[in-house]
Order: sequence, then structure tokens, then C-alpha cells
Amino acid sequence: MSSNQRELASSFVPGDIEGPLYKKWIDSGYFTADANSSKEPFTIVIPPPNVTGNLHIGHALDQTLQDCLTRLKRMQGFEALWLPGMDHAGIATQNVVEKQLAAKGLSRHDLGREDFVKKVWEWKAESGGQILGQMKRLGDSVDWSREAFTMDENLSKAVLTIFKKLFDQGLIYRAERIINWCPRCLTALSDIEVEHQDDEGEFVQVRYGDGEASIVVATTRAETMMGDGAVAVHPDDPRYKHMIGTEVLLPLVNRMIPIIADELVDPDFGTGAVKVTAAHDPNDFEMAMRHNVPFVVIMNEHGVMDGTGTEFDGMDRFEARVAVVAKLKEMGRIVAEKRPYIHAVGHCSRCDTTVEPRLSKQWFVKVAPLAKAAGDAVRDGRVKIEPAELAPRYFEWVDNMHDWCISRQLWWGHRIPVWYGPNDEVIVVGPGESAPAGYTQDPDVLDTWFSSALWPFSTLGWPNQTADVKKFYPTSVLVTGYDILFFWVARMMLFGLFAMDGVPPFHTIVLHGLVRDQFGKKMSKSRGNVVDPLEFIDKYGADALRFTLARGSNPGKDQALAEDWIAGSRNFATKLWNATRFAMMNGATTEGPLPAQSSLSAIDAWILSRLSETTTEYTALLESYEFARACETIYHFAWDDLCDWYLELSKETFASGNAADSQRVLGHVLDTLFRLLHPVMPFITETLWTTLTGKETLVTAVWPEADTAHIDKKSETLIGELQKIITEVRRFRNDQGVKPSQKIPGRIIAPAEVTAYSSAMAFLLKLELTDFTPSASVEIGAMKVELDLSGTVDVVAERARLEKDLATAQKDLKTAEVKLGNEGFMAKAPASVVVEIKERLAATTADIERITAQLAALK
RNA sequence: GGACGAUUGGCUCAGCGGUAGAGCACCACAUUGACAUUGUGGGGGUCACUGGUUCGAUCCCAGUAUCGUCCA
Repeated sequence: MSSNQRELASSFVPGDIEGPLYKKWIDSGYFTADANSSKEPFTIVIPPPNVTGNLHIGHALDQTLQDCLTRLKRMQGFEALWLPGMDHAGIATQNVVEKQLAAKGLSRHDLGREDFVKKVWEWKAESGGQILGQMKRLGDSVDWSREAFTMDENLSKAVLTIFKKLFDQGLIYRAERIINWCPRCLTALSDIEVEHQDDEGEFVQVRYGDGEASIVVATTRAETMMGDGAVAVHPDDPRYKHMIGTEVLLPLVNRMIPIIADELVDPDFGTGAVKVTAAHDPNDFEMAMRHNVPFVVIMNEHGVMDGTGTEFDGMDRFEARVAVVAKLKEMGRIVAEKRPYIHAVGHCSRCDTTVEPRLSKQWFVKVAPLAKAAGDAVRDGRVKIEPAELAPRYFEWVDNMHDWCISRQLWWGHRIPVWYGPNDEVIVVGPGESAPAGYTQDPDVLDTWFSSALWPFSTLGWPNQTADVKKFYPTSVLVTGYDILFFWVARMMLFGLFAMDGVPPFHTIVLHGLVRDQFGKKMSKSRGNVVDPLEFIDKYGADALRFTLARGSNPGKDQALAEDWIAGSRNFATKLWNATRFAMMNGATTEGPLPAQSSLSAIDAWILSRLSETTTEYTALLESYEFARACETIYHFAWDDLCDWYLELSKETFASGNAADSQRVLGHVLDTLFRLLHPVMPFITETLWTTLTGKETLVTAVWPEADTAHIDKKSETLIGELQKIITEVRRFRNDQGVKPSQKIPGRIIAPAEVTAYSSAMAFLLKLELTDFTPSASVEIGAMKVELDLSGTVDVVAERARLEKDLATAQKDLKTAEVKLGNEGFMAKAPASVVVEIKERLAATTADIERITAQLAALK
């Protein structure tokens, strides 16, 4: 089919092309990777969204960048695999199903464990995974044949395998510790599932004991005092030194407790004396371990006071706080109060309930050796973090990581493969094994992040030595927001290195920022500034959304997003569409060889030169994850160089009917441009390219190589001059109030290489190249355009324009003169800079002479 | 308290040792045969502050202020 038989609709309607194109891509299997291919692999595993989730703008950014890289590498000839899937999201999913049950007045306990889990699977089948369909709207080139879920049979096998391996090496243990407890979800949480917020609390000072044997402690948690086992002071605190080792009376429960000394106490905080509540505070727990302070539990799992033997039993913790303080006040034991007192309080990241530190028996991963390896892999350069500024954050965390609490008191998740025997035997049951009769399994499940940490290889079939594992592990690049560097990335490093014999799960970690609203504020439901990517896709097309997000993505930096900017990207898409229509109407073609470089017009040579430079620069930027700069580069090439200048300068040629060279050049430029843009804007480029070339698909087309033979500085200079004089004449016309459409007599006086393009210039400037007596002129360097304004030159406007130019030139002259008059500059500045300034001085001097003369002539 | 980052036109952000850039917004003109989802032209910034290094600093260094994020 030749190009003139194919046509584009007169306007670009994204909704008309996106669905059918995505279907074509899937049906053709373009995204399905081949583990047996001889091509070099390029692998990305998607950060698995929650099965409960919907596509939010952050996913849209994350996935746009991953798709850009995957599509780029696919075109560059790699065996590209972008592996999709979802996370079972333990607490989140369980919450959703429990909420549904609650609506019917049921709890999970009414169903029992087995039926409840069945219910969750049913929920997943019916309404889970909505995000997968939404990803298709975005155009994600993921390999659906490899879609994974953390609860899949094989991924569960991976979990069992790694658990057993860790346990056997003594890296998983069970212990009674203070853990973060959510009294609403009724489960333990890891440190990172706790979000610290500044809350309003109170800070009270309470006198323990009486007379000489009394000490005032400061606390924000008066209700826990009934669980105190000691009062602690700093060993060197002169106020209390004499009291260390003595005992004071704990009010309300009338128990004698010792005063101990511990370095952990900050003498400058409050009164310098703190209560030690071993069973209800992590710091106190540590001190208690050092000083043999008893653990007194005074609260149950719901956060309700229990076992104090006082009137407070049965009260909720916050209710009890008020009541305890009131009672102490009545007893005259409150020395000082500060209210409100703003301090950081931990909240459950899933339900926002205030977390309660709780003494509890849980399973832990001993992270020290794993974290050391994870830190070293980055330190010794085997894994790169982009941008590098974010590496310190990674180290800070990995090097100071606490043991990881992995047991959750939930039903939805991987059940801990530990079985207990009748005589307290503990065994771990690996894949394919079974527990001896009479053993019972631990009721808890594993932290969701435990299975997510295996994602880069469990999804490829590990622990089986599959073809996929061999071909695609280690993965290449991990693209994600810096906000889950700790949650997920660091854990993949921990487990990946451990499971895969020290081979890190990826060689580069690419961190992007968060999408914020148009004023740079965080998006949140309470602010009401959350946007829906699907609405934007409906309204402006997936390409526009993708281009906007990629264009805003500077490495590791948050980006602001406004609807106007998406509209701007849609306009860009429209521009490409219309330019292609124009090109095809004018016979642009991709068939046959390019014309010889020597026979090209300066205009054609110039656009090929710019294309070559743009290709090099843009490719390098994409390969170094500089998405914003890459998009900026290609945008300016397409809109400014190609549409505003090349097409405009070429219109005359195309109209002449003698434009074979330009038709071929333009076809080549568009062909290349669409290839380059395809990773960012897959839909429109596929449509335009297949229409232009008549070929089947751009998805698997070859990535353009910059042809350095096309670099032509001479043409670039010439066209630069042309642009300058054209802009200057346009400015003159504007200043003179000449309507854009009004033709005026004109004449171009310039070196031959410029006048060769007189007719193109005349076309752009609406000049009639006829005989006339000039009444005005515009000059730039050696170029001059004379015009006839029929004696109606607006002298005032013209003087104003020239005087402004003169002022600018004089200012420039002065800076150049000052520099050249500076001995230090002349002696020490590089020769090239000196030459540059000298040239500038000469040019400015000439400008001033010219303008002065023109001004004189205007009198 | 620790770590990191930011401070550049009205807004959101690039840039970077040698005459300050983009997008959007703004002003004027224009409905010219690709495109009004447009075109052309224009206005607008002492690059947070104070010192230092340098022939030269928005850029490098130090300090100050303000803001942000993460961790404790």
C-alpha cells in the first residue's frame, strides 16, 4: 500500500483508537516474552498493586515509567519482560471482606477460618483485581501470560521454601517482645506499618511516693502507670543520684517500686524522671530487661484496661487516661499539666487506629546478617540507586534495621508453616512435607511484605529452576516510588540476596517521586485534591496522561500535576496528528533510500541534523532514567523544529510540486520521531506510524540509531540565521500593525546561501517579491529585508523598537568591554571564551552602528 | 535529635562556573488550505540572605533563614 491510499481521520480522538490497539497488541502476543530467545533479557517486575486497589495517579506514573523502559528495550532488541501481578495485601483485603460481613451482622469468627478464607477468595474472583483492567487503559505492555499473585500456588511454595531456609539457618525465631499492636485489627504490625503523626495529647507530672521518698515523673500516658515496675533517672543526674536504689510508692495500686538509673533517660526531658512500664513501652522494655524490672500487663488486646484490680478495669485506654488523671488530681498528686501537648504518636497504616505497644509472643526475622548483605550490595556498586542522593536513606535504614516482626494475627495470608507437637516440639513444614500426627499449626499468617520480598524470583517460578528464572533473573531495573524503599525494595534485597546465592534481584533501583496536586500539595481525601487517572484518560487520552507524567518526572523528585498540563499534552498529540496529516497530504514517504546528503537543501539537511542530535540526546536521557528531560527534548524537536520551522519553511517547496527529496526526508523524520516517542505515547504513535509506513506495528519496530553523517553544523547555522531574520521581520510587522495575512512588497538582500531560500521566506513573511521603493528595512548581520509599507511607517513604533534594541545592544557591549578590559580575565580565562567575548563585542558594535544609523534615518 | 532535599518570572519546575530557560498563566494581533486542542509577536526574574573561593558565581564552599520529606 502506498502512503497516499492511507488516510487519517481529520481529528484525533484517543478513545477511538486505544481499545482496538491494545487488543491488537495482546492478540498478536507482542508483550509475551520468550524464555528461549537468544536475545539479551531485560526484565522488570511490577511493584504489585494490592488486589483491593484501584489505579491511582501514583500507579499511573510508576507504570508509565516502567512501560517506557520496557518498550524502549523491546525496540532496542532485548527480550523484554514486564511481569504483572498483584499482592494479596493481608490486612487490607481482610478488612474489606470483614466489612462486607459486618454489613450482614457477621464477624469472621461466625464463619470460621476455613470458610472465611474461602469467602476472601470468592471476593477476589468477583471484585478483586480491578486495577488489572485499568492498567490496560494506560497501555501497559505487560506480559499477561505471566500474571502472578502472591497467594498463587507457586508463590506460596516460594514462601514456605524461604521460611524453612531462614529458620534452619537460625534467622527466624520466636520471642516475646514489645511489638506494635493494632487494637482494632487485632494484629501485630511491623515498624513500617506504623505511621507517626503529630497528635494532641497531654503531658502530666505525677508525684510518686510521699515526703522524702517521693519523685515526680513526667508522662503522656498516665493510664499505664498501674503497670509501672520502676522509676528511672539518668545515672549522673544530681537531683536524683541519692535516690537511686531506693523505693517509692506507686499511687493507685499502692505498690513499692525501685528507682533505677539508666543512660537512656534524658535528664532534660520533663522532670528527668520517667516511669518504667515494661509491658507497654518499647524503651521501657529495654530498660526493664537491663534492670530486671517485672513486666506488669494491664491492658488486653482491645486496648481495654484489664487486671489492675482497680476501678479502671474495663475502661478503654483513652477513657482510662482521663479517669486516672482526674483521680490523681483528687489525690493531689498532679504537679503540673501541659495540654494540649503535641507529640508523635503511631497509627496503624491500614486503619489509622492508635497503635498500642504490646508485650506479645511473635515470630521475627533476624535481619542483621541479611541487612548487612543488602547494604553491601549497594555499597560495592553491584546495585545502583537512582538518583544517588537517595542512597543514604537506604543505608540509614538497612544499617539500623530492627528485627522484623513477621507474624500477623490474621487469617488471610500465608499461614506460618510452623507446627507444635504435644510436648512443645517446634517443627517447620516445608513444601511437600507434612506435619506428624497430633501436631497443630501456628494460627498466624505472615506479613504481606514477606511474600512481596520474594517477588523478583517467585514470580519467575522459583524455587523451581524454570526457564524463566534462568533467563530473566536477576531482573534489570526496579522502578518504584521512594516511599516504598523500606517497605519493599530493601526487603527484596534482603531476601533476594539470601535466596539467590548472593545475586541481587536487580542491578538498578530507579526511584521516582510522588504525584502531588497543582500547587505541590500532597493528594489526600481530606484535602479533596485527589485526581482519578481514568477520568483523565477518558478526557484526554492515555498518551496525554502518560506524556504529562513522564515529562514531570525528574529523578527522585515529587511532581505537581494540573489538569491544564494534561490538556497541554493532549494538544501535543493533536499537533503530531495534524502534522502527519499535512505530511501525508504532501506526499511524505518512507519508501526508498534517503536522498544523498550532498543534494539536500539546507532546510532538509538541517532537520536531519537536528533529528540526529535529538535521537542521540533523547535516547541517552531515557537510558539514564531522565524522563522529564527526555520528554522536553523530544517535545521541542517535534513542535518547534519540525512543526513550527521545518514544515513552515517547506510549504513553498511542497506547493511547487517538485519536492521528492523533502517528501522522503519528511517521511524519514516522522518515521524516526514516532519510533522515539512510542515508549511514552504508544497509541498515537502506533496509529500515525502504521498509517504513514503501511507496516504492521511499532511495538516491535527497531529503535532508531542516530546517523552522525547527518550532523551538519553549516546548515544549522544557516537555518539559525534564517530563523533570526524571519523572527525579526515578523516582529517588525507586528510593531507596525501589519495584519498577519496582509501581503506587502518586500525584498531579501543577503548572501546567496540565504537568498536561495527567498521564496520560502517570502511565503512565511507574506512578502511579494516585486519591484518597489522600500520605505523600511530590517537588518540582522549581513542580512537585510526591505519592505514597502506604502509610506505608512509608524515612526513612533519603529523608534521605540529600535531604541529598545539599542539599549539591549549597549548593555551587551558594556559587559563585553568590561570583561575584555579586565587583566585577570585576559590572562586567565580560556582562549575560547576570550574569542567568544571578542566576537560578541564585534557583533554588538556592528548592531549599535546599524541601529544608530536607522534611528538617524527615521528623523 | 539524625539524614536528605528545596528556596530561580504569577504558578509548577528545569538548568548551571562565562549575556537567565520551559510549560501553563498574562497582553496584543490574526479565523492565511495541517492544526483555534492553533499561529505570530510581546511583557515579566537583583536565581532566599550573608560571607568566602575565582579573572568571573544563579551555579562551588561556609554560615543564616524559611519550607519539605524520611527516620528516631
